[in-house]
Amino acid sequence: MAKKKTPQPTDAELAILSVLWQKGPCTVRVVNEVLNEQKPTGYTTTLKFMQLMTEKGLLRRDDSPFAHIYKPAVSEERTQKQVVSSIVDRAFAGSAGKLVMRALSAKKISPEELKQIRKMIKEM
Amino acid sequence: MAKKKTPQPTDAELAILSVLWQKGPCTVRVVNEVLNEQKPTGYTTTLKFMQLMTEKGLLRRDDSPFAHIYKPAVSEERTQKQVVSSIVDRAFAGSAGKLVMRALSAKKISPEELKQIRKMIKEM
DNA sequence: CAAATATTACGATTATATTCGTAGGCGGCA
DNA sequence: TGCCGCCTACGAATATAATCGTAATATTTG
Repeated sequence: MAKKKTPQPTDAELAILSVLWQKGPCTVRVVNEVLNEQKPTGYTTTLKFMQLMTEKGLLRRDDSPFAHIYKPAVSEERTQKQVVSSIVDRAFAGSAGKLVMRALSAKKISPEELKQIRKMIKEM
Repeated sequence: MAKKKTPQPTDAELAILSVLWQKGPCTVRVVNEVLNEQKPTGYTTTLKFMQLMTEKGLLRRDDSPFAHIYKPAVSEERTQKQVVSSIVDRAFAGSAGKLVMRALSAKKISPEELKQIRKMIKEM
């Protein structure tokens, strides 16, 4: 019996996971409201995604009295690593170092984070 | 007259661009052969993509005697920055620092690259 | 030149991702 | 109790990405 591994989330799915990682377990309504801050999305659209994601094993559902509560079934860390890996392979010829350097030059990074990063490197 | 900006390449398109960035201008045949090292892909599939990409402005085509020669119309740097940006927004809540740290812990990075990275940070 | 081979153009198909409408269920409340 | 608002289930429409077959065109070679 093979352990079915959870698939790589799509963009829309990642958006939903982000909300749940950020805010903890939520109802569809809440997730939808957050998504709407970025991009108008119909309530049933969000609902549908969350149902599919539950089937795929990306979310867990708590069947509570009034409205279902959903929470991530995959960790932020694991998922982000997956995402990074796939991007490194697809766009950076397998070199994570190249990606890091691109990221450093593409976006502003706070001094605090820079400090953390430097520390991480020192420890390697 | 608006300058149409080139769209974000899809995964398959990125694979093709990577080959061209790596090897310089190539024929469809050559690109297809390289792609096949990773994943079986029909010749006409690759051809079709490269035609579409030319229309979209991602590739430039040199109409040479025997077989057309294609080359990237977008730079590796610009495209990688685009990719990084979009991933940071979609999966890292806008924080490039988080992405960098994930990348550092997700994949092995050569000592040389680490050195370069450290240097980059020092200069910021 | 003519047959064999390679290359291109194009349309169609399949797969996957995204979006939404509508129907039905359930609790609260006038 | 019966209507109202909120929720879920489900099917279907639309959009986008990826794949390939076939026919037309060009090139090489015997």
